[in-house]
Amino acid sequence: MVADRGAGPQVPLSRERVLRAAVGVADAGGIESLTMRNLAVALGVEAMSLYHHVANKEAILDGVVDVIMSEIDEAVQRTEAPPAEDDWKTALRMRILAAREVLLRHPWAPGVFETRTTTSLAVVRYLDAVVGLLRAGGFSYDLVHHALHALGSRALGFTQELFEPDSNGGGDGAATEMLEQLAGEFPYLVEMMSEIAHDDPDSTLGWCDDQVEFEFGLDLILDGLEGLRTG
Amino acid sequence: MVADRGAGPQVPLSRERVLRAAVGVADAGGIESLTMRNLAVALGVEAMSLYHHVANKEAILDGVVDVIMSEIDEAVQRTEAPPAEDDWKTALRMRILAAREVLLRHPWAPGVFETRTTTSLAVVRYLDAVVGLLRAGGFSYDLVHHALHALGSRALGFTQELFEPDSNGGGDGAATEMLEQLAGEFPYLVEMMSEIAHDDPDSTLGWCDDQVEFEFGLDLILDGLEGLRTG
DNA sequence: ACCTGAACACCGTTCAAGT
DNA sequence: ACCTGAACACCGTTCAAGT
Repeated sequence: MVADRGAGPQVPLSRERVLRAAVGVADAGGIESLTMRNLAVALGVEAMSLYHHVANKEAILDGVVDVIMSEIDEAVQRTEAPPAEDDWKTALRMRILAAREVLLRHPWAPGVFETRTTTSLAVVRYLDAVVGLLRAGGFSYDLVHHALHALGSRALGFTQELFEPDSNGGGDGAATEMLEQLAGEFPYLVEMMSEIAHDDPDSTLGWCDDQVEFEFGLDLILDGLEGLRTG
Repeated sequence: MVADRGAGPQVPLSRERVLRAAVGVADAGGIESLTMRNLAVALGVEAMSLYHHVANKEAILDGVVDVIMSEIDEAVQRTEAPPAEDDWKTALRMRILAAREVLLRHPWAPGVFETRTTTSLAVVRYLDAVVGLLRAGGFSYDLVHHALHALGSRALGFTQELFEPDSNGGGDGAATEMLEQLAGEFPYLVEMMSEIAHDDPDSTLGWCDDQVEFEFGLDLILDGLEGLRTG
């Protein structure tokens, strides 16, 4: 993320370098820190120099998606999944979880994916591979199509949760007290949380393992699709 | 959306009026048109006057979520769903589809929901009702918890698609030609699209009915949950 | 050809001043 | 008390000028 500070025009600027630096800036300071001026200083250059290699900021965000997608492609490549002909479910599951691992390293990336209006060719390529995988698994094109919609962003390893990734693992007394106050207004949620915390004494309030929950939802969909495929 | 142009301080400003106007501005011009200055002119007032009724723009976005949620609550109220004790699936399904109808009237709203870091109390209230509904349907709290995560934003009626809502219903020759060019790089997707278009000659390329696909994914999850409930 | 500095048209927001 | 105008610190971006 520090990039070649002071390196100046030693290594000439390029679209490639700009995009990689953009990913680095977002990784280090979050997506709101990715401004043209910020990106320029990370590259040891003036903000206006960027415009010689990318059309504008939108183009940078488009390019950033491509960088992340190529990282996902590499991760998928390293995966030792069974051929889809033998076990489409495991093959797809491993692909999606590999993609998810990459996105967990770039937590700001899903938000950027969502803002892109024209879908990146790299994403289309990824989905084409998913379609091929499902076809090899014996799906009709009609069911493949439904499957893509049912998976939505889950095909790339992320979902939109309605609660933030509540890293309130502390389970301190203040939170518990607040919970009791809230019990009047949200009786079911509070009871649910207390019962789950009781079942799993290790996690007092940090009762949401995102990975476990992601896989639960994913398997629910994959199992449902398998039922429709064979049914 | 025009609001009381020129009404000036006739009707005094209030948090309520500010938030309702904000929804109107976003409905009319998209979320990027919702700026403090724009909102002010819609209210016939100076931009700085807004700060007497809301802390800042973040507070406006928080409030906008509450306005949308109350609209959803009203829509849910009008729904004639069966009691969850009799048929939890239909009850939840109708609730979610009612929420979705509201969000379809405010297409920018899901994007705002996603940016809120602290979850709105109105959303929590909504989810509490969902939990109560599932409990009445015979779910264990453990399964309810999994269900909330599996549904994610689908509980509120929206999903993140990887393709934009491709309103390219025209099916004009240019698109078809481009498709053939793309067939080399995306063989499976292109074959899928052409086969589906063939199955359903009415929709040449506008082969994605978002509502149908949303319900397909929703039912896949709801059916899966029903299996786990009774299994 | 690539990079730069100053400038422009926007943001959200602060502050002191009006009534 | 509520509203205002000018100003500030940021954006992305244009343009003419440097090398």
